[in-house]
Amino acid sequence: MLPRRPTSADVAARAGVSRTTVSFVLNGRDGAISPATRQRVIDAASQLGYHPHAPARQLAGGSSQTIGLVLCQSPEQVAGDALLADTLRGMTAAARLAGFRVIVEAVEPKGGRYADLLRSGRTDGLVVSGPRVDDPELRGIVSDRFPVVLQGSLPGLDVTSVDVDNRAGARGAVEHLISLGHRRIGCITNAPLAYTAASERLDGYRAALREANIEPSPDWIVEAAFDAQSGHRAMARLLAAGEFDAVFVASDVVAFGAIGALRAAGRRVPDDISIVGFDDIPLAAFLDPPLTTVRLPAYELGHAAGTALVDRIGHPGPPRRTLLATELVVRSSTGPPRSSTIARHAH
Amino acid sequence: MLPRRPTSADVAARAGVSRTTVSFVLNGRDGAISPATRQRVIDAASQLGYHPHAPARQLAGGSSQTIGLVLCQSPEQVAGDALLADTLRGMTAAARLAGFRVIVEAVEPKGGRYADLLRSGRTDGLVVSGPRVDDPELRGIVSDRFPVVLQGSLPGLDVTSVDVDNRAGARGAVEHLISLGHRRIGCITNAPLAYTAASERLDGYRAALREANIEPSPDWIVEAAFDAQSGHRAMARLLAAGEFDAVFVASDVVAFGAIGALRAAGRRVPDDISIVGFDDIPLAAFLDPPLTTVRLPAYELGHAAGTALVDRIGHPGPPRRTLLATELVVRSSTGPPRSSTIARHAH
DNA sequence: ACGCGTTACTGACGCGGGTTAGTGTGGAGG
DNA sequence: CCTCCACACTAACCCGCGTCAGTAACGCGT
Repeated sequence: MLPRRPTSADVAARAGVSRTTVSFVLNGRDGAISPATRQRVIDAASQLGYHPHAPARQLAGGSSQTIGLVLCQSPEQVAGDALLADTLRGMTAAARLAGFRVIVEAVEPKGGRYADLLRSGRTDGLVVSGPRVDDPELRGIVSDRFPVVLQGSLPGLDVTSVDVDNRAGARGAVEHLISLGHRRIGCITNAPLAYTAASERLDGYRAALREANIEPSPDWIVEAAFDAQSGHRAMARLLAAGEFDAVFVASDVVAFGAIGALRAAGRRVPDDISIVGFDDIPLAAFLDPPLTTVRLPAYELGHAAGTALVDRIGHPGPPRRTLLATELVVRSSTGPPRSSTIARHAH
Repeated sequence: MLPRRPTSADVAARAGVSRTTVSFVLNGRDGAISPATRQRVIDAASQLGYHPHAPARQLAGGSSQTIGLVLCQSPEQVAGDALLADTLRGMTAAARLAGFRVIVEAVEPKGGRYADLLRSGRTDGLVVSGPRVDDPELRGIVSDRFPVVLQGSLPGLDVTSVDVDNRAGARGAVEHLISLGHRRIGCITNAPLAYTAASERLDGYRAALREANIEPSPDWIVEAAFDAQSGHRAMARLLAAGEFDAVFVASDVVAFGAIGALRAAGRRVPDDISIVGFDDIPLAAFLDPPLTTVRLPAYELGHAAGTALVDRIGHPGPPRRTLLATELVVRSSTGPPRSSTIARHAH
């Protein structure tokens, strides 16, 4: 049998001091400890391979040095979320800076329980990603003043949140299409409109058209849902609804499917129709044609959420809302409309 | 100020019993508790909104009910890992079945520290994903008998591991090419060969060729590294090395880049050259052409790793090695070689 | 009336470490 | 020589909960 893990008492015995002294040395309260003693303690600890017992420390000290990431996403969403890995990386990096770890909890969008993470003291705070408006748990923990950061946004709930500026991003994408000369511009959403990100992006699309005095008919807008399959179907419906110069697809993954549908219908991108995506997933640049899209700073998003949460745990304060900027990445899936191409050739 | 969180003593007082009784009721040791008392305790707990303090429970009981997932991956790898989300989902699901949570720790491949998660008692076990052969931490925690499950495999280390059968999967993919009539079959690896998954897949490729009495020249094999960009470069090198009927690309993401290079060189897939990928990422079916690939059961992999670890925490035993089967998914990026097509036309 | 289980509960200790209120010692100042 | 204080350290309590070893009350057989 292995010797049981060493405790601070073992270190104390070995160094010939009290447990209190060990605690002082190892936690930097060295003010009153002589250098010689301090060194003895440090040596003893390292010889024994001493690691403080996190739960005991938490019990005594109160903080778990852990934050939770709650993913309120259905399986299809998670699988399709090409940026989750990056967001997670950003969040763990931010957490580590403050000495925190990250617990990940994937819950079903409805009825998933996660508040226990907080109430049981396993985590000091939570980043909640993509909750529904009617999330029952969220209101409870917010009104109990637990530190929570929303990744995404939820109208009508006054919580600290971090999100990307979906509206401005979408608007920029559509303005790009308009500036190329397109007028009949369709829109395929990234998700049902109950998801705020989806409705915000749609909003940006509408704003850009309005500004250009273009009135979109209702059948210019089709809802898709997360995966390429749904994008394929959505584009098929759009094609059935009429002719388009361009389509703004509010998700690269969905755009993959949409472009597949165009290919199947014999339309060429961008010669016959221009496509702008959203997210800039790693493969967007390698699609045929390379996809013009709106870059969503996934790592930064995770990092910002983690930082905001850790910050909030340290010094509670009023809710703050952070919006990260997106960036339009122009590749080859957008170009001038066919008519203007012809005009240019005729010229 | 909010009232502080209720403790089991508060519940005991409210129910008019001792703390011990509360503990017995709430932990199912009801054998000696009368139904009336038991109900009083349960009511009191729910009225107070009592949640046991996890760290205190762990300190008393010994188990953290938490497992760790350690990702030994560089940023590019993580970003490119389209299946990570699914694997993570599988692992958290497996953990939840046993009442465990999951802490995720992303560490740099070299020098990243994660053993502290175990030594500090924050987790009861670790799933280590993709460590290097020379990982310094791993040997330590293994020889200290901590419960560890390797996701992937590491020759020469006797640890419980869960992996996909890379060799058989690659072999099946190449056999598929051979059965179509291809002979000159190149290979682009998914990663440097220091990664066992990469060398195993290469092994499978070699085995299939050997069985068909094909001797690959060294310049049929080119190393890539995780992302599409590297696949693009690798394919360019392959094209410079000679003509090929087909190429086995040991990663779908890399294959995306490789196909891009073929397109740039004016070769058509599968008419001029067939391509088989590996992983079956969600977008593989939506590539142009839809990619024939080897399905890697990501969710199941995570689930198996989680289950194996939890199992091992419960009842330690000798290391076990689990290999999950892959499945060849034939789509449209593979077809008969040009010569045979011509032959068929001539016929 | 007494012993002897059961039944239904409780007292007290321990998990490992943070922390507060001390304790003893030596040296400087008066 | 005594006082006083900074110095270097320690005893003891606390965090919240699990759990073992009781204990009191009660019923039953003789």
